[in-house]
Amino acid sequence: MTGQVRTVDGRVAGRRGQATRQKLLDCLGEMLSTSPYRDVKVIDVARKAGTSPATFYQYFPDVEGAVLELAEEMAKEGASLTDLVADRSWAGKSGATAAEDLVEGFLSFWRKHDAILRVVDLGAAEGDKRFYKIRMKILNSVTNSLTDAVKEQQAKGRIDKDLNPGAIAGSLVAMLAAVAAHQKGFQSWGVKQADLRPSLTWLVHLGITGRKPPK
Amino acid sequence: MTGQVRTVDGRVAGRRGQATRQKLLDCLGEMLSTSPYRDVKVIDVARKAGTSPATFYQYFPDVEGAVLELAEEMAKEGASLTDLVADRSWAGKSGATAAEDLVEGFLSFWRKHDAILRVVDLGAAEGDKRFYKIRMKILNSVTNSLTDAVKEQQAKGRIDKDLNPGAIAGSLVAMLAAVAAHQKGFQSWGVKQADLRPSLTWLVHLGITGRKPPK
DNA sequence: TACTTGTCCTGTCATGCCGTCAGCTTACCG
DNA sequence: CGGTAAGCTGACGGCATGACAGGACAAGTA
Repeated sequence: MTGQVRTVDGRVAGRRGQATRQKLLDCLGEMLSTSPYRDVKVIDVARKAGTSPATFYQYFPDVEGAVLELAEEMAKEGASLTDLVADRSWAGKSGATAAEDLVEGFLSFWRKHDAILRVVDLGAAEGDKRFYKIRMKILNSVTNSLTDAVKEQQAKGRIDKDLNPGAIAGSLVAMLAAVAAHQKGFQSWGVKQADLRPSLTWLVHLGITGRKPPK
Repeated sequence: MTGQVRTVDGRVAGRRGQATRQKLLDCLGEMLSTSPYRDVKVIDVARKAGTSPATFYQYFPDVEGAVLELAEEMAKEGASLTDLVADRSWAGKSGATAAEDLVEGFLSFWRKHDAILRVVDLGAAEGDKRFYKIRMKILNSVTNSLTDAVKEQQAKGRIDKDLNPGAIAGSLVAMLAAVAAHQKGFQSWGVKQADLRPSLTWLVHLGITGRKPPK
């Protein structure tokens, strides 16, 4: 699918080339988590990687292009989020642990990749389809699984059939993403990390099953 | 409180000055909604306002500073969001309309100010306290009211007392904000605007009261 | 070892934006 | 009408951008 890694001018990158390319990506990732997105400059990334700006432009059209690459890498790892929800039972006690695992997995994934996810979120909100696609790629599997779960509950009559399962699942996932993005913010609000998880778990369980989780 | 509007070098701005200042802000707001945040340049804003970059720097330290100003304006208007939740009953039918009004008000506010709110969200997520403060200012009143509502329901035994009311309220507000920010995105997911509102309403009501809204 | 080939990196340059200053114009006031 | 402060801009050094040509390097070949 991806085939070979290519430079901007069309040459195939060899071993050495891929190494510097990766180094540039790593440094970019580091920069993103230490300075505001708007202030990340090509020259800084290049300096940090011990190379020159010209080299950067050999592998990426611009900063945005490189971020997309980073995001793509992350999206691959994000596929593992599927495991958090696929083939899970939402009945009784196992439903409670399903909600717990989902919340925990989500929060830690976001914590790990917060810098890039911020930028992806911004790009998506600004209407950039490429960023939106990546955001989808990460959230889709989770959302789809949750959508199925909601449908099941609707079949059992626990959730109003007029409600759109995709809308509910999507909203819950958006909530998880948003809370994860502002984890630090909640702290300055006087809400501790430890308080956040059970509340989210409760809300997710409630939203999917229409019922409070068993104690 | 604000006293007079001042230029960067300390002079008080007169009528004419305030006019150009405002014009710059308006043009900035327009730019933000048409181009990516990263690409908004001082020179473009100035050109659009029919003035020179130097003039821009007379009133604002940089683009970020001007955005903060815009956000501050918006935050004032956002205070009206309080009315959506203050002194509302969450019992029975009136609870259902309370949830409805909250969702509707939130979505339309976000739709109106989406460009600036995107940037505020980014700044807050990046850890900038000034942006975080503004985000708080907008969301705080709503969150606090919701927190009180949750506490009431806890007193009635409908919600587990171990759960932190602030965490629940904050998560719900974060959900509203996130969904609002990605309203367009949901469409390309196959979820229509019309489906979104009832689902959000349902989730909010469920989260606040622990019960499904009456039909 | 010398030569060849293709990959990889950088020095350099034109361009354009940033952020600042001195200095000019405009408005207000006694 | 002259003084004073507000308001604006041209111009400038500095830096990031993005393009190119050419040098450095590794690997294969004779």
